[in-house]
Amino acid sequence: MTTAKVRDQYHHGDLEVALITTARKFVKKNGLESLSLRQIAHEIGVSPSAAYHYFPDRNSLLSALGFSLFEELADYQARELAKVAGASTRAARERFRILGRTYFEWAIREPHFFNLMFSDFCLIESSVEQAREENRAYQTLIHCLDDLVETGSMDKKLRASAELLSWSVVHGTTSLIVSGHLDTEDFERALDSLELALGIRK
Amino acid sequence: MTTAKVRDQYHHGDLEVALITTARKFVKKNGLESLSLRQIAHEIGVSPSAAYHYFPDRNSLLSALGFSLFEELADYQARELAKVAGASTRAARERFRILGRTYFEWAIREPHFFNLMFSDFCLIESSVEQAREENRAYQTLIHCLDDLVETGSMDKKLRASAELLSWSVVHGTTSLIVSGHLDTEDFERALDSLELALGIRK
DNA sequence: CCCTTATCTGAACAATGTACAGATGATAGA
DNA sequence: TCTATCATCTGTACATTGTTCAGATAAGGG
Repeated sequence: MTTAKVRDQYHHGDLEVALITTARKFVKKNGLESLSLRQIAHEIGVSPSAAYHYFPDRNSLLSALGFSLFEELADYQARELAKVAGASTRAARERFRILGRTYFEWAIREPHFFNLMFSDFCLIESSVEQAREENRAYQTLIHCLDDLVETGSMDKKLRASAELLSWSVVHGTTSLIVSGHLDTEDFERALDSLELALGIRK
Repeated sequence: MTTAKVRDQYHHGDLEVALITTARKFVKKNGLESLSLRQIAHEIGVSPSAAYHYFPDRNSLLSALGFSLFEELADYQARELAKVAGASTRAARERFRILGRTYFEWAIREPHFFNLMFSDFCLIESSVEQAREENRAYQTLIHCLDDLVETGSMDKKLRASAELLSWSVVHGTTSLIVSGHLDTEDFERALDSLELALGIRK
């Protein structure tokens, strides 16, 4: 409906993003299993073959969608983090928790998105280091932990692999909760005990 | 070939397990996306509709396979754990690490299995508590941590949610490594830092 | 030996992903 | 402004898929 002006034309105008946007809508509702290229094309008002001008196959569309969801998540996290500025201990702690909570809440709100993002379709092909550098949340986490060490509110001995530990706990609990192996409230419990173990909280 | 004697008969004999076994073979090789009921039936030497006498649909077969893989993993872990007996600190530490390592190695060796186990097809429908009680590895983890507290080699303060933290770290790193977000060697690093944070290692 | 019941077949249907030849129209050069 | 080129999209076609259902087959109890 939003593209009604262009819909009737022979050339859609921005079919590539329309494909991803529509795919997003379908995955959001029914997950990836039921996603159909033909349904997407029909919804947009375009022939099924049109998609093949932008994506070699169905999997590529799902990949593109998946990677765009990583961007979406990072944007959401950045927006929430922007609410807490400063490098004080209190701010750093707050940012640390927000980083985890936004990750978790995003996954709970859209479990189908989360599943796609960590499915076969979104395997990281680049080097892990490169992926980490492009990962805005990871960079924020590093700064966050550095702040906590500098303000003396975290054990220096644990700093070396604190980001690895934190990321794993947040992703691990989230994944286990989404798949039904843990309860929703276990996430805050895990965050608490992570902070305790890292010496961030007494 | 192994069932050649029965293959030619009208009645297969044990079609239900044959379906799961063959599905296992296909998923192992190509993942869940490409799994086809018809291919499975053809491989077994049976008509495509025959499967519907045992599973209402394709998803149910995948579910059954997925849950059987949890059993397989638990068996593997039990076998490895059996090699280290006793409740000494040293033994408890060893068991703690084996628990994590077997989980990780299983996933690395068969990433397609791991993906299926934590996909939409294997959502836990029962209560989380019940699932935890039936989870042999989880029970072992609890005993393991209890031993570590009793022998005085772990901070009591951290005991309360140590199993939640441990499970999350192990599952989290595994999941992130399988999906390419972390390097393989990050797993041991994470285990080290987990033991450090829990006070198991100095 | 028959009859019930579980098990499997065969044909059919709609939907899917994908390939390819051709239609369409935007755009740059004359 | 006309025209030729090129990206973009259509239409048709094909193999494959999941699923349904009426009927064939055989196993086992009376």
